[in-house]
Amino acid sequence: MSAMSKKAAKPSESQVEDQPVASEPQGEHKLVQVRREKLQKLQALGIDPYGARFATTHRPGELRAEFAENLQVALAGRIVAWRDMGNSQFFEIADVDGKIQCFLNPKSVGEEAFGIFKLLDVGDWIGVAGETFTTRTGEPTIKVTELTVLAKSLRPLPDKWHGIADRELQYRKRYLDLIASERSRDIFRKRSLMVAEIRSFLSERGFLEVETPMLHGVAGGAAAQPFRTRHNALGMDLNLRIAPELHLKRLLVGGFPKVFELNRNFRNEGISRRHNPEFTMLEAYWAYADFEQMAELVEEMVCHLAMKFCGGLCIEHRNAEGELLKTIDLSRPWKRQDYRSLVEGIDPQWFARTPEDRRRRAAELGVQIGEDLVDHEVTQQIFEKLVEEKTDNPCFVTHVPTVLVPLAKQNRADASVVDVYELIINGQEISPGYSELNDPLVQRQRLEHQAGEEVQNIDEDFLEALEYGMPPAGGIGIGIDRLVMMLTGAESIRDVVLFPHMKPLPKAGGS
RNA sequence: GGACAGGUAGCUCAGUCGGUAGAGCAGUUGGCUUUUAACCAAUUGGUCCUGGGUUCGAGUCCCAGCCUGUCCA
Repeated sequence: MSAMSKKAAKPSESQVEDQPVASEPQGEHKLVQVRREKLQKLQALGIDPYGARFATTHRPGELRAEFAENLQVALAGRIVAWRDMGNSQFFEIADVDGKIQCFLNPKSVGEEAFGIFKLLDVGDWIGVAGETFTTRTGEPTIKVTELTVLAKSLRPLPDKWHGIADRELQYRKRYLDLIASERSRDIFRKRSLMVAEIRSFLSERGFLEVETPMLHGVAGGAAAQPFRTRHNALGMDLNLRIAPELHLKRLLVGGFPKVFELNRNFRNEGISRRHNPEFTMLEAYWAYADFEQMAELVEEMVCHLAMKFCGGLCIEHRNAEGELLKTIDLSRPWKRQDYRSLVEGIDPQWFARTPEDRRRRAAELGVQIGEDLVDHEVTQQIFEKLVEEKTDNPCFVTHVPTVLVPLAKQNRADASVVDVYELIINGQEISPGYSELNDPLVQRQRLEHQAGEEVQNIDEDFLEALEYGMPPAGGIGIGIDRLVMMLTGAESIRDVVLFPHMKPLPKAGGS
C-alpha cells in the first residue's frame, strides 16, 4: 500500500477511468464487456457502483440462523444466486460465513430501484434493507425495500453448481475457490480459529508469545537448506529462518521460563503434498520440564482443538466425493512406544542383522534404499515407510536413536537414545518434543560435528548464550499446516495454506 | 530430478477411425408476481496450453517445451 501511494505522488486526474481501460486494452472477453456496459449504465443513472460505508443489522448467515418474521433488517453480501421470475426476483446474498435469500419486485423497492437491480449480476456486492418473511416453500427471506450497490463485479463467477474443479485455479486464485467451495471456506475458517485457540491455550498455561528474527545470519535450529536474501544497506547476505529454536533458547537463558512462537519458517526444499516452502510452525519451550511433560501438553492441546472444532475426538477424512477414507481416533491416552520395538514390529530380527543384511531385507520389504545411505538411515527409511506412513492414530515414538536427533539430551540410562518423542498422526510427523540439550560443551561438539567443514554455519552467539546457563527445558515443535490437515481431513498442504507457492505462469506476472 | 495422468467456450465437461468444434451452466433477447441447480423459447461465445513435424487434411498422430496433479527420488 505504502509503495503504491508513493508512486502515485502525482495524482492522476482520472484514476477511475484509467485503471479498467489500461488493464484490458482490447480483445476483452464479451462477458466482461457486458458487465462493463452495465456499470456505465449504473453510473449514467447517478449510482456509485463502488459504494462506501453500509450499516448492517446482521450478517447473512447470522440472520438465517436467528431468523424470525417481520424483522426490519439491513444486510450486505455478494449476490451468489439469482432466480428471475419476471416481476418477482429471488436472489441470495452471501459472505464467507453464510447466505440468505432476498426477494424484491417493483412494488417493494419501487420502479426505479427495480431498474437498477436489473443492471446487477451474480457476483456483485450489494446492501439490502427490508422486512423478513417466509416464502410459500418455507424459505427465510428478506423482502427488499431499499437496495444499495456496493461493488459491481466485472467478471463472471465460477460455475454455480460444480465450482472450480481445476486444482491449479483453486490455488492460484484462492478468492474464487473461497467463493465457490464451502469446504474450502470451512477449512480456512477452522484454521484461523485453531491458531487463535492454540495461542490462548498456551497463554492460559503461562506461556508468553514472543517474536524472534526471521532474518538470520546463520540459519540454525534444524537441518534444512535456507532461502538466501540480502540486506542492501548493511551489504550482507542473510538467510530466512528455518526454525526459531536457537532464539527461543536464548530467551530461556534470559530467564523467560515459558515461551512460544507461532509463525512462519522457510525451507528451500522440494514441494510436495506435505511440503510448502514457507510453513507455519509452533515452537514452545518450558523450563524445568522434560519431553514427557511436553507430550502431555501436546496431547491435551490437540484433543482440546478436536473437541472444540471437530465435534469430537474421531476425525473422519473424506475425499471430494464424500467417501470415507479413514478415521483418526484421538482418544486419550495416546500410544507411546519406543522406536526400536516399532521397527521390530516390522521385522523382529532387524537389529540382529548385519548392515548388509538390513539393506537386503529392506529391498524384500519393498523399501527403496539409496546407495549413499548409511546404516542408521536404512533403518530410518524402514521406520518412515512402514511405520510412520501407516500410523494414523496418534503415537508418541520414544527412545529415538541419538544419531537421528543430535540436539536433544541423551537418556540417562541409555546413551544410544535421546529423551525425545516424535508424534505421528495421520501418517505424518506432526510434532517432535525434546528434553532440550543445555550442556554448552556437548552442544558445541554436536553442532561442530553436524557442520563438518562448514564451520561458518555454527551459530557462535547461541553457543555463547548457552555458556551463561540455560535451564533444563522441554521443547516442542508443531507443524500447524499438518495439524490442520489432520484435523480437517485435507489431503494436501495446499488445501490448508491460503496461497500456496506456485510456479509463475509464462505470460502473466505472478504474485 | 524421474514415471504416470491432465490442459478444449467465462465455468463444468464430451469429442468415436485423422474429415465442418459440441453439451450443460453463465451471458444476451423474449415470457412468467413465492422461486430455489427455477422453468420455457431463441441466441451469442473457441489461441482446442505453446512451438515444430507428419498428412490433401490434426483437438485427435509424432517431437520438444510450459503449467498442474499424483507417486517416486
